[in-house]
Amino acid sequence: MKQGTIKNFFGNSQKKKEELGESNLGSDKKCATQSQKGAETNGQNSKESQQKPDESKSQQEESQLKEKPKAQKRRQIIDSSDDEEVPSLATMSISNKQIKKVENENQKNESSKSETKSSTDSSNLSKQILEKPKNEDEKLSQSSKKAAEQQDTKKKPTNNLRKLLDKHFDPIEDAPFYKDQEVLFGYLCDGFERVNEQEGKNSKAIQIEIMSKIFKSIILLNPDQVYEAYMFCILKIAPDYESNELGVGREILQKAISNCCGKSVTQIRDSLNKLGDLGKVASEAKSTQKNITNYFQKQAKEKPPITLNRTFNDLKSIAAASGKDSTAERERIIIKYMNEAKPDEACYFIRFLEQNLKIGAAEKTMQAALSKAFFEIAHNIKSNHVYTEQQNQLLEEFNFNITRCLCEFPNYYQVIETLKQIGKDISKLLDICKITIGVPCKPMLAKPTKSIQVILERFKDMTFTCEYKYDGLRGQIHYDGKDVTIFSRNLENMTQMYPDIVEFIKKHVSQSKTVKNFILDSEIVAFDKNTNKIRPFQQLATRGRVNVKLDEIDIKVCVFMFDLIYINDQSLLQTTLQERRQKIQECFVQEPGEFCFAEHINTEDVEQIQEFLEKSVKVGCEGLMVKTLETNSTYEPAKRSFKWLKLKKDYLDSGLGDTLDLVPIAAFKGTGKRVGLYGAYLLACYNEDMERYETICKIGTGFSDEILEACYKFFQDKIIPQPQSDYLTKDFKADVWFKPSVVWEIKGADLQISPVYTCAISETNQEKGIGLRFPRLIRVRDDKDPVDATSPSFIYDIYKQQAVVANDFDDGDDFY
DNA sequence: TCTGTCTGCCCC
DNA sequence: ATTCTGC
DNA sequence: GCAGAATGGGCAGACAGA
Repeated sequence: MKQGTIKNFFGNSQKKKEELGESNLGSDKKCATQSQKGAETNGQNSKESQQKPDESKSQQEESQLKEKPKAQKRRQIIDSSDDEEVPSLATMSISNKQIKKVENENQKNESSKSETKSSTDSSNLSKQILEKPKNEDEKLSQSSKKAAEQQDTKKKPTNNLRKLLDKHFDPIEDAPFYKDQEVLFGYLCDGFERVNEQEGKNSKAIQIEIMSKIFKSIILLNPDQVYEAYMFCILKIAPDYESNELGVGREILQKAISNCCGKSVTQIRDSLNKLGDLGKVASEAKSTQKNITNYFQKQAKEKPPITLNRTFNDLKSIAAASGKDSTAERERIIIKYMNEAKPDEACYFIRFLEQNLKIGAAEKTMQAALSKAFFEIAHNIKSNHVYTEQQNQLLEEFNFNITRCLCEFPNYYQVIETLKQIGKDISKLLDICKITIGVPCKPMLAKPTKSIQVILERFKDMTFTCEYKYDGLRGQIHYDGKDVTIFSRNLENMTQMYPDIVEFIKKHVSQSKTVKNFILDSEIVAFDKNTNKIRPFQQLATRGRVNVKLDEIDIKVCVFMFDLIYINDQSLLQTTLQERRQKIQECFVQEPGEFCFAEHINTEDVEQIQEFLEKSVKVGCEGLMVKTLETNSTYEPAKRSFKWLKLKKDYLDSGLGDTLDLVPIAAFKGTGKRVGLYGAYLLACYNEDMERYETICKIGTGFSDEILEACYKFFQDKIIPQPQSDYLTKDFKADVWFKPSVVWEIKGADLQISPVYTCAISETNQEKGIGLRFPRLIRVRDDKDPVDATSPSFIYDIYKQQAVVANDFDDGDDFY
């Protein structure tokens, strides 16, 4: 059976109705009556669909006239392509819904929200439709048809869960909904469940295949909702730069779940410790609860299945809640949703709120699946098709382009809309979805490197450069000739945090005749202009985040520019670092203490690098960034996301390093794959003079699976009911406390003043102790007793020796 | 108005 | 942020 | 080597409740 163009689709849909009815009757006798009903209603719909082409063509023309903005956008796209040759999804989809999509997001939300509301309040509409006698087929009026479109999601029998794994899966036939009907959220959940089952070789490919099938169904049946579906899969409700926080964390979720299933929060916690994940807790609560409450509910009325639209809108409402009682409002939405959801649906709703799908597939996999879906539709390839060499290559190109666009221009909505338009011609995607001032580009990241030798090997036969790695906040600074926007590493708009930088740029660049606009990549660092020294990261972090006033800034910053990715309407993404660096130096003038080029040297000499590394640490940096200059040095976040290397002092295996010997005195139960074990431990140093243990950090990384389990077992007979009287803590809550029993060797990057830990508290200022930044386990030490652990005074000495702290002491300005 | 708790595709 | 693991 | 999933410290901001 063919698919992939609209003609084929409608051709299919004619055949489909009979086949579907038959197969369902045959396959599942239990549901015979239901299936029959389903099949019949099906028939209605298919007939409708058949009629649609004529009708909706005119509708389409009409609304295209109405909808100027979108029409324009589309024209841009289509203008540059030859409409005839490339069958685009736009021409494929005859649905008037697609045009409806033009409404802006807010409007759309409002309307669909109210739709969902009315539908959940009473299932009258769907009942009506379900109970409609079949002889009314032909009489279906315009209005009830509309209603069917909006609400009727029930008709298609949904007991085809395994179809997603079926070799002969058909994205149209095997989706649990019909053309133009609401996408059922359960369909996505089924997909997640199947994805989660995959392991072993080829599992990634199968995961991608499964999700691509779902995306194909949605693209073909209800293209409006591809965006929502994809966004759900990557756990977002809006692009990153439109900061849309959910405001729901573990505590609220636990409360909501307990409220929903009539258990105490303590019971929920127990359940969480047993199951390892709140999603599972919710789904288990649902399925056990079913026996009692749901039974009667079912008798009373068949609940309409939950749609993707409703799910997504609920999530948006949760994020939108603010002000007084917003927490209660969020809770209310969650509880209501959970009450109506099936176990799987509740599970994934909760997991979305936890921002973790836990199915072994995350954004990269989802994106590959989306690419595959669009590719197969554009190229008319069936699911599970074994690709030819050439098809493989084409898919790779497809995927590469999509990845690249999503990195340069992470406006998911527009990328998906554009994909619908361009069909096969993937090269057109980058014409539209390209780096744009005002839209953050995903930043290049660096990979930790253990030694200079490793760097030399990695970059042999290439020229490379070393830069200081400043300890500050990443800042991607956009200037469009008028406004300045600053984005964080995670593409969050942080402009409000830096009015001083905004002012500086406006002031200096407006005078420049050579710079019209730009995007530059930098590290923003707390800086003391008087002493010309870098200040600790911790001080930078005390800056306000929103609505910072110029005259209230007490922590001054310096911008250290290290890359330029766009200048004067021209993208530099494809140029070499050498060229980009040259451009920076041409275009920008340094202003000491405010706006500087990142310190760098170009050398391949080990000793010089070593020296440079030490110098960087001495002035308060974290270490070095090492980057190729010519070969393979373009700014391409898409190709390899960790093309740069970072070299920090604490990475180095050589030398004694600054490791600490610490004693685990408490632990926290693990979640996810660490369920049943301890996920993290509380560590303390030993104060010989005072004969007490002083806390310094928790630790949860550096354990191999084996060691993690061994540690759990080791501590089973070391558990004590209360913290010992010689444990100095600040009202610290832990799941279990231990006798001091063992010493662990711990590495960290920095020591810093801590509001919660007590290490060296009597030597600091009696209120705040010292904490360890980036702690990780190196090894278990059998040769030391707990009382031999590192002492607080030793730790305090190291703390004082740290460059940035010393800088501050020099200044006589004891910040804390 | 003050204080404590929770949250963050937080920032690192 | 760091680290480990499966592929 | 990548992608995913465990986990760290500590800050401001938002909100709930006293």
